[in-house]
Amino acid sequence: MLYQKGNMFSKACEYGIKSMIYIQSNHDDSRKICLNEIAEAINSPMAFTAKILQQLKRSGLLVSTIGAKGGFQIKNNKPITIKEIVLAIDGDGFFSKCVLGLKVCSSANPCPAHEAYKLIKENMIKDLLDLELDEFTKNIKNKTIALK
Amino acid sequence: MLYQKGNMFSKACEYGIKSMIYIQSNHDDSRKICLNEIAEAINSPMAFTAKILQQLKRSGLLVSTIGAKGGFQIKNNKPITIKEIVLAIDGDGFFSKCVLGLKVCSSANPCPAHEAYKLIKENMIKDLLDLELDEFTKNIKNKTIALK
DNA sequence: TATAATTCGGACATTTTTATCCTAATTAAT
DNA sequence: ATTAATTAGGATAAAAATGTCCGAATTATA
Ligand code: SF4
Ligand code: SF4
Repeated sequence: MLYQKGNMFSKACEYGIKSMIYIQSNHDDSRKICLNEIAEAINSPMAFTAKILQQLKRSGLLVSTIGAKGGFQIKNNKPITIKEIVLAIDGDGFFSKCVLGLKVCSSANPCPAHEAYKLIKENMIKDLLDLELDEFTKNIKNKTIALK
Repeated sequence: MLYQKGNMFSKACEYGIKSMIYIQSNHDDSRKICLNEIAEAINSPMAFTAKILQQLKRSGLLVSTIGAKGGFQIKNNKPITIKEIVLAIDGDGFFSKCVLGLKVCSSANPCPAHEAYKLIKENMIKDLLDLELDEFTKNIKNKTIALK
């Protein structure tokens, strides 16, 4: 093995996803959720996580309040999908690029993987990326998944 | 967008896949296929491609002969799958890691994506990664896909 | 035998991604 | 008013991935 890759999403994106799941899971109108708590909860480097939260803010998924007792909240408490987070952090490469890095393929001139891969991608989006954060919340509460 | 990611496989791996497709497509018992030709054909940096070919050799997918008229060939002319190339270059992260970077999931304690993702992954492997190189050869010959 | 074509590997350089540090601004609470 | 908790963002550092350079070894062929 030459390098250790094979991650569909960047580390930044994973932290983003986990942060959002954490924030959603711990939503409480009476308080904001602060960076420190988030980074601790998902076991991520704090300053790096800060950048990611800023990006999620810029993308309109989060809002924040500054100062003591400040922190982050999901904007308007709106349902958010994994896909929105991926787009905010990694951009649309995942959705637009050829997995194999090939060129000049289309439905008219398909590569052998074309039809199969199109379906795989559609399913991946439907069954994984279109999932909303709150679908993960109960699993966090059950402890059937963990963020760190 | 924070970074430009969203590649399932590393660049090295893409070059590896394309190199292998090229070598397979241009197989001819009377000659070897040299680095220069490969890098040109797939539009990849030559010295970098050299490293990748060495790795594919070490993994037992290629053989090479040194010196003038030397070059690379697929070991024993054996059919090779995309998966074998991915494993040789990127290791098994793609097959073993959680897409979302979560922990503690299992069939008994599944995350909301568990069943769906398991299926997606199985299909991805079956329909994309288990494809053999020679399935791509005809598409190269038809020019329905291109390596650069 | 000399030359050109080629693989092989080490060292180095660049770019991208990940991570840390530090200072300023803001706000709640004392 | 002061202090502590907090976001915000710039600068920098470290690590990983990608890419380049070079010299040594090997082999076909002129
Ligand atoms: S169909 Fe084939 S060539 Fe086209 S994007 Fe998918 S893997 Fe790449
Ligand atoms: S089932 Fe969920 S937690 Fe488990 S590997 Fe898949 S995405 Fe990750």
